[in-house]
Order: sequence, then C-alpha cells, then structure tokens
Amino acid sequence: MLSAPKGTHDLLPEALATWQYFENTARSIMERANFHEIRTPLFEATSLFERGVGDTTDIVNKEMYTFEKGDRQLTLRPENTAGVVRAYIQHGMDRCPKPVKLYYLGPMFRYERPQAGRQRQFHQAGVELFGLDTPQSDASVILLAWDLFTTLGIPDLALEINNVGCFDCRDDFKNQLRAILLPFKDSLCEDCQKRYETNPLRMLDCKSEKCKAIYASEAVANFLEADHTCEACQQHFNALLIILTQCNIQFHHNKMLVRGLDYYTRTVFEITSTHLGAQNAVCGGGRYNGLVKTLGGPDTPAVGWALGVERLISLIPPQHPASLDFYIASDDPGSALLLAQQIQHQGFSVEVDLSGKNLGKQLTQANKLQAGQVIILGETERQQNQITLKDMAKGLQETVDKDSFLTSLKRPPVSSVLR
RNA sequence: GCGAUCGUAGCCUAGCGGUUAAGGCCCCUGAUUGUGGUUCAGGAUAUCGUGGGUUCGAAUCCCAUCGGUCGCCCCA
Repeated sequence: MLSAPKGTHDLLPEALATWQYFENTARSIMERANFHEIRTPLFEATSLFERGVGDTTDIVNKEMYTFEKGDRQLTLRPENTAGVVRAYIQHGMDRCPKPVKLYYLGPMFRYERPQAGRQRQFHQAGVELFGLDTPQSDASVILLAWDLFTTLGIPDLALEINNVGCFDCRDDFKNQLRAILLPFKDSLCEDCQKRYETNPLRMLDCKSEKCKAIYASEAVANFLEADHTCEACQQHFNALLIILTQCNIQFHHNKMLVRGLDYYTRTVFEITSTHLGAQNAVCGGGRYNGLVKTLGGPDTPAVGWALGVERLISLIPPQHPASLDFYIASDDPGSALLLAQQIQHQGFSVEVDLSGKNLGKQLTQANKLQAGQVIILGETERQQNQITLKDMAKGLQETVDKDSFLTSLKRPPVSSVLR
C-alpha cells in the first residue's frame, strides 16, 4: 500500500482543529507584538544553508534534502533563519525603520531518523528581529515566546539561557578549553574526541559518565565556572538577565548550553518541557549578529527563535472541530442549497443532503454529524414559505416563517483568538 | 549512521503449528417512503507488512527485507 514517506505525516481534520487553534493564537500574539509575517520559498540555493547555517553543522553535513535542477543546487529548507535573512537582504529591508520584526510559520525538512518529537518534515514558527543589538531586544523576543506558551497554557516549561560570546571571545574560549582538556583528550569518549576538534563547546553537553567526570573535575570545573566572554558580551548578558527578572521570567543560566548552529553570538536560549520525550526542546534561539553580513548584507545585528510546532502541539489540550450548526433535510435540492447558502452567509455552518435520502435517513445523517438543529424543508413547508426547525438535543420542533427565521439568525460568537 | 522493539480489515483486539483467521468499534442495507438517537436482523471490508526457508501443514517457528514506534547522535 502507498503510504506517506518515512518521517512525514498526514494531518487529518480531527488533528487540524488543534493546529488551527495554535496557528491562530500564534499569529495573533505575534501580530500584536508588531511582528509581520514573511513567507519564503520551501527550497533555496544549497549554498545559502552552507554559508548561513554553517558547513560544520550536522544539519548541513548530513541532514539536508539536496537536489539538482539544470545547473542549480537546491535544498529543501532545514530551518528558516537563513531564508529570512536572504529575503531581508534581497529586498533591501535594512532601509525599513529599525527594528525590522518578522515571523514565519511553515514546514522544514531534515533527513534524520524519526523518533518522538522528530520528523523529516516538521513545522516551525519563528520570529526574527533585525537591526538592534540591545539586551532589551533579546528580552523582547524571549518574552514573546514566553507569552505565547503561557497563553496556550503549557505547563512545566523551563527557560535555559547562556552567553556564548561574540566571534572574538568565543574563539579564545574554545582555544582555552582545548588547552585545559588536552591532558584528558585520550580518555574522552569517541564523540568528544571528534568534538574536541570540530565543536569543543558541544563536549560540555556529553552524556558519557567518563566525560562528565572529567568536566566535573576541579581544574575543569573551575575554568568553566568563570566567565570567559569579553567585557561587552558580559555586560549585554547581565543586562538581559536583569530585564528578564524584572519581567518575572524564571530562567536557569546553563553554562553548558550551546546551540548546534554556527551563527549564534552572545545570547542563546532554549525552552524545554518535562512532558516531551528525549527531544525536549520546544523552542530555541538566540542572537546572530554576524549572519546578515556573512550572507552578503550590511552588518546588521539580529535576534530570534524558532519553535517546533509538532512538539508544542503535543503539549496543548486537543481542540475539537467546530460543531455543525444546521442540517437541512429536504426533498428539493434546489431550495435546500439556496437556503443553505443564505444561512452560511449569516456565519453558520450548514450541511445539506446531497444523496437524495428519505427524511428518516437524513435525520440519521444529521444525528451522526451532530448537527445542533435540523431544518426540515419539505413540500408542506415550501408551499407556506415556512421551515420546520428541530432541536436535535431536546427533540422539539416548531414550524416557523422562513424569512423571519433568516432575519432572526445572529452571527455566532467567533473564537476570541481570532481578531 | 548505530541500537531496541512492534507489524492480524479504516481503528482496537483474540488466535501462538492443525477445518473456511474470531470478536468489538466504524461503514452499508432493512425492520422504519415526513421524523434521528435505542433495539433487532442482515451485509461489506484481511493475499495475517513483504519475500524466502523449515514442516504433511505456518498468522503462529527461522532468516532477510520494508514499515511503525522509541533511544543514541543531533536538533525545534
């Protein structure tokens, strides 16, 4: 049997009620914070990701869906920051009043082994703020994420935050870290020996007991305890923590927190949940002051985050599709369809029998569809320009004038999430 | 890329070497051609993931493969 490709899922109507609830809430909250939506292509030049995300990262090295058309190398986007930055540069958005605040929502693609909270096609929602290098701009995007999660009622979240420094002090730190770990290099696990060369910061996150013991040993621990970022980075980070505290945001300064994408500078953060599986990060982001310039634009500081929609949705109570307001039971399709349209124009949902069933069958159908009310529009009613209105829960019905029924219809209250 | 585990109708489950693979939900028809839900009667839907092997005989045992799920790695 044909099935959806490995690591992809069909989203069926039942599940989409929750998705739409999330999307409406997210859009509403981001728009109210004056972020505006941007939609970039699902695929981009491969070189964009190689330069933007970093050619030593796992994402670029082994997780990209890359293909060739003509002489073009293209890649399905594995994340969207690079694409948004490309669009920012291409459309001269540095001429827009600063900060430029954008958000996006859509599918991403990574070739990985699927597991809980990880698929090959998954969805992210994210924000990017361009043109400010202030701690308050970092705080504003973190606050926005926190506001979204709070509004959605997600319990047991933790904000982990760290300062990875700017390009200059981070390289210094990496070299110092290599120097201090050099005596232990041969006793590190296989992975860490590789990380020692490629991405030493990652070693600190290792789960191997052997490595953990080394990193916890006095000499190493003392080294890690100290802040090795430069004066400016430290000031930025401390100011950010003060603002977060003022805003009553609980955070954990996790000195081991590093991110897998090369473009981050200074602030990095992650929001995790204890209700997820091994992939417990629901949102991740940080500052990326070098990326716009790296991709050929003007030197522009920026900060942003992305959240995993599937992971997030698994944390919110399932929503149910809106119930059916009316079912029209009739033996005359023309007048039934016309009446349905008139009621729909008043903002109600209506189903009409399209199969020519008899009245009993149509009521059975209405019952299965859980229609609130059935409108019986038979020959008798039509002759008098009337309808019979039957309340399915109470089982009561009355025959009323059709036109006065239509004028009495009031628009139902629309979900407060929609603006 | 590595490891663990599971595959029986659309869904849930029984069967664990021996007739025609059983039950529940869902779906369809009728009792009921202007009144639903309940009930009753009937019906449809499965090459038991696929391929090979062992056996007189395989859904059942063995091997391979594919797919799902979970974990490592990494990330949202």
